[in-house]
Amino acid sequence: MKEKRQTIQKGLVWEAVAFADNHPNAEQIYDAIVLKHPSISRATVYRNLNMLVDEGKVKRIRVLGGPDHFDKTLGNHYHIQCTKCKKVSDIEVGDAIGICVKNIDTCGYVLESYEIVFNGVCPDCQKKITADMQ
Amino acid sequence: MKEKRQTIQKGLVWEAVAFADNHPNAEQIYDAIVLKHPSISRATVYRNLNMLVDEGKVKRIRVLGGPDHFDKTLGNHYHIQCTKCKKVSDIEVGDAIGICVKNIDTCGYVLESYEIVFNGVCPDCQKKITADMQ
DNA sequence: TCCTAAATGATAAGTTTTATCATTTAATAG
DNA sequence: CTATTAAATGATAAAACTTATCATTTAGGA
Repeated sequence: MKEKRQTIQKGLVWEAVAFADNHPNAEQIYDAIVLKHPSISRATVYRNLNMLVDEGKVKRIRVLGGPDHFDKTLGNHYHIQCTKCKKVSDIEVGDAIGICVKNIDTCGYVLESYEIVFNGVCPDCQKKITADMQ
Repeated sequence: MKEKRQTIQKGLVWEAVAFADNHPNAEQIYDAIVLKHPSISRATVYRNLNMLVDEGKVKRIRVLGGPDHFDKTLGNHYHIQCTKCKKVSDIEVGDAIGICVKNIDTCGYVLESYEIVFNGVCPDCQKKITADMQ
């Protein structure tokens, strides 16, 4: 019962996340797969990403005001998004924030989770800005 | 030059945020205004909210996977959203997190901002859950 | 009161994602 | 090695939120 079938599409979606050097969004994953498997549907990409997230095989990165990105690295870590090119990168935070969060007053709420979304300008875009100025 | 006109619609949008006891989203603001001013357009509500945010008269609260909410309280503070009813409330965090953030390794990015989105279950929804269980 | 550009209202369209449904297909049973 | 059947797919519509477009209205100064 409750059979989960292994399809080639699901394999392709997982590979696209696992072998990406960045943290792609659904559209970028679709673009990568459609080159080798032109019949794949966007709906299938979204469906399989949701399945893989539910199964814990892929991590969803939510950002503010843009599409979700997906990450092969499963452990708890943080991300920063470039405000220029929208690229998402890993960021080193340590466990200081987790400790801070333990001490907040939740005003009667039962705290379930929190997400921190950092924004900044990536090295590539800094270079572009410097080049454009001269 | 560059005249900014005071319209009744802009006044109504500001009032709807300023006199709300919660942190309403654009749709809730529209719903509140349309009762007294039925001809107002949703586009006008969105436009004026953007203007008021740009002018610093209203604060935008971004949440993950849902519409923006708006806040009359301008100072830097944090919010928690109920995962059941989607209500947004203020939360007391202190300045501990700000201090933590100063020490992170941004991996080459120039850090511009960060937002922390807390999620939990509000007191009202906790009561409902307890009531449903018995 | 007149002028004019800013603001409005109606609506189309953009963006991201999910829902629907007929068709295909993976995996199991025979 | 088929036949079966429900899960998965592909195509597409639609939902949710927000912005863009544009003809019309209007605020506020001349």
